[in-house]
Amino acid sequence: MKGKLITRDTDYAVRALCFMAINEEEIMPVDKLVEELKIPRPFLRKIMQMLNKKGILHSYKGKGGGFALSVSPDRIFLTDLIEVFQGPLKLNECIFKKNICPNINTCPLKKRIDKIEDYIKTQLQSISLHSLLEKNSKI
Amino acid sequence: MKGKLITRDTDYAVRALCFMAINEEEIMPVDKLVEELKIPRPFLRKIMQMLNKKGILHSYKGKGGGFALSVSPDRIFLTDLIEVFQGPLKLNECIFKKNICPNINTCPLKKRIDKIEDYIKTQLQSISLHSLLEKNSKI
DNA sequence: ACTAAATGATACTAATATGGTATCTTTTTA
DNA sequence: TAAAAAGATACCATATTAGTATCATTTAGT
Ligand code: FES
Ligand code: FES
Repeated sequence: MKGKLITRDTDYAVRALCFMAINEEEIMPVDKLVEELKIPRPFLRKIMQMLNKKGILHSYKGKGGGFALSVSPDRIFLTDLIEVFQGPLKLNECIFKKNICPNINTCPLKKRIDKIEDYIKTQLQSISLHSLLEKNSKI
Repeated sequence: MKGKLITRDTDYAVRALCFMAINEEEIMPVDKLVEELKIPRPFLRKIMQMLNKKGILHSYKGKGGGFALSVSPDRIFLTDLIEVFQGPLKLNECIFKKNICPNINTCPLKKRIDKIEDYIKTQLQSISLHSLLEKNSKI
């Protein structure tokens, strides 16, 4: 199975944000992250811009500029990052496509898949950036 | 999020097998399934051939031929079908790719994602074709 | 034996998603 | 006013998913 719960951009975002959380130098330019984390620069730039747009980072333009966390690491959750890069977590949408499926309300499969999805959401919601740093000082 | 737990071929397989389980006419030609389920014929043929290869169906060649379940519906599970069409269920493989990630053993994120994956597997393992038919006489 | 109706095998194509580049503009500080 | 940053966008490459097309083989019935 190739379908991933967490794609590359989300992954990179986690790593970048973790690094920033550990190294509290306030303003972090992309180039420094690139150097430390070996993530392709243009890709990481796109990612950081996205996180800025979504309010997780704040950006400072011009010389000496860069990015800083605008949310505390214990308030950034994996679901948030997944939503930013992968859209709302939805692993099934009526397994028998809507137009074909007449019994979406009674279908026991739908119910069970929904239950699985709920569990996943709850779990991902409970994983904060902060909780990832605890025993993990260096990524 | 576009990543699906269940892809189209698995989905079609579920529907075809359900239909066959309900209509116990022993030998079911693909054309009949196509007619009933509105699945693209060449695609469904590929799917049925796959299920045959994997031992879930038995095929009868030649005129009057078709497919029949070779396993009882209460012994066919969603995981089985997912494995046939999507390979082994694996939703994360070291979130920070193996070559970059030094701490796969201690990483709390890995542990938590693994736990989620285990839960999903257990749940999907518990969904049998039979259990999908119970209140669901017509797909 | 012949034909029609079925599957087996396999190669090809199209659409979409993912991962990543390239380029040019704007802002800021020294 | 030049260097160092981010902003904005358009583009490209690869992989996966979804589906088609074709031809060969097997079998039942006449
Ligand atoms: S048949 Fe549509 S949700 Fe199950
Ligand atoms: S850092 Fe590799 S599994 Fe978490």
